[in-house]
Amino acid sequence: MNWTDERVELLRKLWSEGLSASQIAAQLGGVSRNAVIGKVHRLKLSGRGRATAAPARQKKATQGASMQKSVARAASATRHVTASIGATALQVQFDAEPVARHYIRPVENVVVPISRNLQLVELTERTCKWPNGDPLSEDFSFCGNDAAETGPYCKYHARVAFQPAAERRRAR
DNA sequence: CCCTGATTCGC
DNA sequence: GCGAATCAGG
Repeated sequence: MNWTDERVELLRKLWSEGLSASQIAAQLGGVSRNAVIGKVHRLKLSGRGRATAAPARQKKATQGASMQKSVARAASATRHVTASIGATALQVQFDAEPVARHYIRPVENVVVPISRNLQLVELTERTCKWPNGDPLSEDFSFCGNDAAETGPYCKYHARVAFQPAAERRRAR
């Protein structure tokens, strides 16, 4: 995948909207979050809301300890203003929806707790992929609860999806 | 352990 | 320029 003008533009847009690098990578497709971050840096559009501060990096014991000094110098020259002003305003977004809503309708006789209501691009290998709502609707989402050791669904939805043969027979 | 962004460096 | 590997932090 190469960075076409459209893709770069979309990257700029999503980044400015406060989406995380991995989310942007998911929407762009064909690139890793690292690729997105790398591109963001090359475009010099880092530092938008404070997600992780940028203290003096240092790392690896690689060669050339030369520039380490300049870093140290810059750090001591200090200018700890660390602006954290307009940053917080951007950090809102879809994360804060009132999931509180009434309960999930009783599916069979299995009780399912509150879902995280994730969007498709937010799913990972360990999020429950149980669909909630109408796929044709804008607010369609997936359960999203932890589904680590229980396959594609969280342990609750797994019980609904994978009923033991015996239980299914009895229910019928 | 999950995630975040930041940085380095071989390609 | 690109992005995986790595680092630091939440």
